[in-house]
Order: sequence, then C-alpha cells, then structure tokens
Amino acid sequence: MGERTFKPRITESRWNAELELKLIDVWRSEGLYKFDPNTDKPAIAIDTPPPYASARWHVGGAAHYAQIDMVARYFRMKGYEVLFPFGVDRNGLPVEVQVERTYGIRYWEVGREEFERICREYLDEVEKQLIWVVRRLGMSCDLESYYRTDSPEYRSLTQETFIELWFRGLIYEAEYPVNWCPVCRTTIADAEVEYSDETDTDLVYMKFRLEDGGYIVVASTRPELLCSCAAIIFNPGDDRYKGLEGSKAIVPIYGYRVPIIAHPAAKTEFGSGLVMVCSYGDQVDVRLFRELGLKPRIAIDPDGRMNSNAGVYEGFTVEEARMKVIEDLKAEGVIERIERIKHRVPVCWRSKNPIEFIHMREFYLKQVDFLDEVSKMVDCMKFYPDSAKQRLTDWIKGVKTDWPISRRRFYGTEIPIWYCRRCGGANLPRPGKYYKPWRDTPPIDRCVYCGSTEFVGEERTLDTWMDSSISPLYIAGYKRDPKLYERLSDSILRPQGYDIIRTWLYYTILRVYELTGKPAFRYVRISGMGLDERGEAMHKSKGNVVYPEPFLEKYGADAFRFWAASEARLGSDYRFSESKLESARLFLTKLWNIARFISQFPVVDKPSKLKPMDEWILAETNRLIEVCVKDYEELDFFDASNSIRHFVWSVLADHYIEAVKPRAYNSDGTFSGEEQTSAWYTLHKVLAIVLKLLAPICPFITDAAWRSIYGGTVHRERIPEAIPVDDRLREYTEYILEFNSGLWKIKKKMGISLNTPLKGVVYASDRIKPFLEDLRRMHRIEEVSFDKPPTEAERISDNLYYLASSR
RNA sequence: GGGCCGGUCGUCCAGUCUGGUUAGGACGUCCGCCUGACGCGCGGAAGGCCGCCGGUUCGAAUCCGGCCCGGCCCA
Repeated sequence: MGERTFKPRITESRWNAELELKLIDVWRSEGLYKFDPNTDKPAIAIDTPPPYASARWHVGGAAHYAQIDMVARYFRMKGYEVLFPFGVDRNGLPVEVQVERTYGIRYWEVGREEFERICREYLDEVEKQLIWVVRRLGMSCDLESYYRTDSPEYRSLTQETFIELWFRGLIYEAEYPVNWCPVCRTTIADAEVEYSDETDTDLVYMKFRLEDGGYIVVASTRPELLCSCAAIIFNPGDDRYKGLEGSKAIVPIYGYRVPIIAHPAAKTEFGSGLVMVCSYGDQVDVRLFRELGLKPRIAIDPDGRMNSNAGVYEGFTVEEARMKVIEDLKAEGVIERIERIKHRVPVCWRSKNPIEFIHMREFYLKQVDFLDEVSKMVDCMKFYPDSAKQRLTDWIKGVKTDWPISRRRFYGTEIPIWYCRRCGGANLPRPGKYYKPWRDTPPIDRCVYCGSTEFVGEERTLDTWMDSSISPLYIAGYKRDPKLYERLSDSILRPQGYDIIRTWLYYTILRVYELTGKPAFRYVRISGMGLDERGEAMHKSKGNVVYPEPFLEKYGADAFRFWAASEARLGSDYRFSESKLESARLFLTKLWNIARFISQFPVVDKPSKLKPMDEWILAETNRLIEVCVKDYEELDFFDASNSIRHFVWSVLADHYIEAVKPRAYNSDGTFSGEEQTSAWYTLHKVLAIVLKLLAPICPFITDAAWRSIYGGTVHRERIPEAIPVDDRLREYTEYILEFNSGLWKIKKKMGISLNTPLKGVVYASDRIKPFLEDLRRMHRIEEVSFDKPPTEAERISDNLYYLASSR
C-alpha cells in the first residue's frame, strides 16, 4: 500500500451542541417520525403523559420525557410503526390554582367568561416554554399536531363518555361527607388528598363534666369542633374508662349532653384515651358517624368559616375559631393542659391547605362495584419494572367509596346536563358536540320526564382526571377513527411516574374498562422521580427546583439524555448532578473523535479473511448488542447506556483502536492489503453498530456521525443483530487488556513514552498469541516470549514478566 | 401503626434475585505523558472492616432472623 494520507470525513474535533439545532430542523423537514396509519408494520401507541401546562418541567420531568422518547425510538428501530403523540393537560384545578396565584385573583370574583379567558391566555404562554423544551430535547413525537385537553374535540369526547356512562347507570348524584378544600372551594377525590409534613399542633386536654357528677378529660387537636361533638369514645380494652359506658358527658361551652361509647377506633395511648367524635374532624369521624348512626351537625361552611352551629364563633375561620375556643375554655378553667404534638393533616394536593369534611351533593362514578374487574384488567398488562404493579394493586384494594367527579370550579370540562325547570329532571344532550350548559341555549326541545321546555344548565365541571383518564382512547381514535382504533387499541404503552399511579393510571384503567370492557394498556412503564443534587424531591415551596433549559443550552440535549439514561435503573429515583452531565458530554466528545478517526478510512466490503484482533472486537461488540437489546426490551436504558460508554471508551478506544492503528495506516507496508482492509472493515462495522445502539438514547450525535460517514439517517436503521463471529473470542479479552496494561506499566516504570520502542524480552501468556502481530507493533516490542520467564525477569502482573535487555 | 425502597472508596452509584478467585465504575485526589481521533485527552496510582448484631455455609456485600438510620407511600 505504501504511504498514503487519510482525510477524516468528519472535520470538527468537538461535538458541538449547536449542531443539534440543525438536526431538529432536518428531521422535521424529512418527516422522519411521522406516523403512517397505512403500513403493515406492527403498531404501537405511546400514551405520552400530557404535562400540565401550568407547571414548568424540572430536570426530572425533562429526563422522564427523554426516556419516553428513547422507548419510541427503540420501537421504531425494532420495526414498529409508532404513534407518538404529544398532549398538554390544560384542565381543571391545577390550572385554576396556578392562575389564581399568578394573577392574585379568585375565580368567583372575575366572572366565568373572563376567568376562562385568563386561564387560556396564561396556558398559551406557559405552554410555549414547554414545547420549546420538548423540541430542544429532540423528542420524536408529533409536535405539528399536539393535542390539548381543553380543546373542543377533547372536551367533547370527555362529555361523550360521561353521557355514555350516565345512560349505563354508572353515574349517580348523592349527598355524602366529602373531602372539601375550602381554598379551592371544591370537592376533591380521595386520590387527591395528601398528607402534610409533620407539624406542631396543640393537643388540648379538655374537662367534660359528667351528667352524674365528676368529670373526664378528652384530648383533641380540633377544639373548635366542640359544637359538633356527637359522642365520646374510648377503647373497649381501656380499663380506665370501663365504667363510663352508657353515661353522658356535657360538652363545654355549649352545655349539651353526648353519649360515651366503647369503640376500637379510640387508641388507648393517644391523649387521655378519650376521643371526641365530631362532624367532621377527619375520615375516622366520617366513618364513625355512619357506623354509630350519629346525627351530624356541620359546623364549617364551604369557605372554611364556622357557621351558626358554632354559636358565638360564627364567621371565624377554622384557625381563628380554634384559638378563640381555647381562650374561652381557659377562662372557664376547663383546660387541664395543652401538649405540643407532631402530626400530619390531610391536605389538598393542589393548594396544600388542610381539607375539611363537609356534606355536599356531588356526582359519583361507580368504582367500588368494579374493583375485581379492574384488577383483572391490571393482570393483563405487562409492567416495567414488574415490581411497580404492587403500588397499583395496593391502591385498588384500599378503594372504599365511589369517585366524586363533579367540581365546583370554572376551568374544566362542563358536565353536560340541563335540568328541567318544572320537574328538575336531568336532561342530557346528544353526544359528539362540546357543550357549555351554563352558557349555551339548551340543545333539548322537551324534558324527557314532563315535556316542559324550560331548562337551566348545570354549572359544575368535571374532575380533571375525568379528562386525563381517557387519553389513550383519545390518541387511538376512539369514537372518531374506528380503523385507527382497531389497529391501536390493543397495543398501547403507558409511560408515567409512580407518583400518579393512584390517579392517572388507576382512573384510566377504570374508565377504559367501564367504557370498552378491555384493558387500557398492553404495557405500563413506571419510572422513578428526579431528585435534586442532595437527593431530595424538588418542590417550588422548597425552592430546590432545577430547570432544564440552561443545562440543555450548555451541555446539549444528547448529554442531557445520556445522563437521563445512565443515572438510574427504571423505577428507581435519580439525582440531578451537573458533574454527571459534564461527564456525559465528555463521553460524547470521545465518541465523536472515535467516529472522526474511523471516518478517515474507506468504507469497504468484508475481506475474505479477518485478523484475529478484528474478530475479537466483533465478538465483544456482540456482547454489547446482547446487553443493549436485553435492556431495551425491559424499556430501560441504564445498562445499555453504561455498557455502551464502557465498551466505546474502555475497550474499543483504549485497546482495539490503539492496537489496529499501525495496521489501518500501514504506512510502512508491514501489513498486506487484505490485513489493512480487515481493519478498515472492522472499524466501520463496530462504529456503525455503536451508532445504531446509541441512537435511541443520543439521537443527535449518532445521526450527525452517520450522515457524515454513511449517508442517510441512522434513525431509519434497525437495531443490529449479532455479527456472525465466534463469540468464544471474548475469552481472550482479559488477557489482551492485561497485556496492554502491563506494557504501559513497564514503560511508565522505565520513564519512557508509550511510543518508544521497548528493548528486552516480554514474557506473556500464550493466550495473546493470536494477536501477537498487532500487539507487538502497537507497543513496539523487540521480543515477546511465551516460555517460562527466567527468575531474574520482573513480574508485572499474573501473566506478564519483563526482562530488560542486558546489552 | 402498616407497606415498600435504600444504607458499598471523599462524593454519587453498579454488583445482591442465580453465594465463590485481589468488591467494579464515574466524579474528585495524587504522579507521569505533545502517543499520526481526542489535553473536554492518554497512562499509572492511592482510596472501601460492603449500616450493626447473630445465623446458615467449606465460603456471605450477596441467603435467613433481629436491630439502627434515611427516604417514599398508605392509614
């Protein structure tokens, strides 16, 4: 071959994040990720979590969506037609709370039309930021036609499903004690109740006189509810109070009598062991009123203030009333003591304010009757990781009441009902249109019950989850595109975090079962939460939220994505760390330079015979393929990304490339043309496979390299299959690595540079014999012997000895 | 109170299911190096009684029991 100069087809010596921006446009113009409904490929739909437009993504959220994109890209490379839509959730309480906070208004003050307008305007603005991040991340979803859950199309489907379930008798209206958020002024579902962090509270020990003389001490954290006290309970096993059963206590301040009852709900060790049962202090109270048949006396209004039942405390907020009551009890001398205790209170998931339990008339969707069927649906689904299923089944087991679905708010899907002015009967419109009953003229001629023609529209909206829980139906074309729905409905993948298992996942499975009788999903992928650098969950209130935009600009999307893939196993929480982002970027630079190095050699056909060193790296490449495919099949990217990095950097670059450099250049003609071609062929073969394997995780750098060297796009390639080569060659890996490391060590000890020829004899294991020619040239060794090393030879490692030249 | 997850070099994590030669990696630290892809690099090195106690075993980071600590979820 002789002297020859090689020119790399890749010229830039650094991978530059700005190159990503160009590719985003290229992909868009090529329509690379468009879903084609008419192919005969197997199809899959990804039910991408529609993020709340009212909340910016933090790095964990962005990482999650990057992972979902990896799933989509993997399925495409597996030969699937992938429907990968993108939606934005713009409905309901979360939006309203955010808007009220941002503009300092309350929804009832500004009027409904105006409030809707402000919400929509706000959402449009915040949504832009969200879409920017989605695009910048290189997500391969369909951003040209993303959906919004507050669009007339989406809302009309929500209403249509409501109407269908209504006529099937699954929706009813009833008055029960509900979880009520006084700040949001609406009912919320059990799934929307959270518990606060432990906070200090006064546990007030109050003396209650007994009807028959003497007194007892009752401990409570809610003395303001004295006016609604209906009974005092003690644990049946509590010997202190056995004699009290059947006697009556007199409530301080109010002076009326309540029974004393033995009930296991009272904990002997809490407070004095005597507990007052009020309507309602907590869920236990709600249960006890039902069980004991007590008559509730509601003391708290929907706006969180005491009502006339509280007597002189009427008009005070709950907190104010509590302080006043304690003052008055002190004045009466009926407080024995006050203890500071730590406890958790149930709070609204949105406003984080304590909830109250009050009576409200609301619509309910039946769920208690269907729990067994829902469990069966869950059993039909494959969970990734498998262990994530437990949280869902535990939640299903704990469901005790039906789902309250009506909300006394403005910005949500309206409940499509008109009530007859004469008989009050509920009239539902025809499905297929979006209705606003509080505004529209009734689309009904005559009341179905009495024939009257006067109607009044329902004013309430539906729980946000009534919208979200039909997202897989919406994206798959349910009721709108029967052909598409037929093709997709049995192969939908749901990716989401474990934090919304009891809401989004559970409600979706419930709804889809009730509507179609089928499991909503084939696959469910549950990911962990992104935490801050200290390992703590990110909360706006904690001030530790890390936003992705500056990091995307600084390190690029691929580095960010590589971090998202390599940071934690699927299902485990992962920490954000800028230093890991930095090291991800270093890896990309390394990969880029490897590609640049290889790009200087011609892409050639496989020669009739490969050198052993080349077959060895191909065998190692096969191992990498196995690991990656196994990981990808688990919808995980942890092993794949880490193994790719290890292979590329610590095996391919450090050992193989260093070893074949002399042969690939062959500047002095030591090697035959076929031997040189063997190196060229192998370098390109391995590089192409690495680029394909990494393409789902790092779509930018892999495509940029692919386009420069091979033309076309890596994103139309298939996931590689095993190369036909003897995989037993992997057994040599440890010997090759040990040999190289040993030689570097020798030269280090001798204080000579790595390219200085080594005089003397190197005694090595005969396991490296097949690779001797490449390895000798690589290290410029004068002599290698496979004989037993003489005693005066220096031991370098187990299989390597060195005898310096005596000359 | 119930359930789940975790505790491994200075830091962050693999490894634990399927027990077995000197417990891996990344970041950081130290020493050296213009080596025809890369100094955002290359080579070398130091650094860990694998939370604690007991058990099973020839052998335990790994299996079993108990305890301590941290986190999450549920009540």
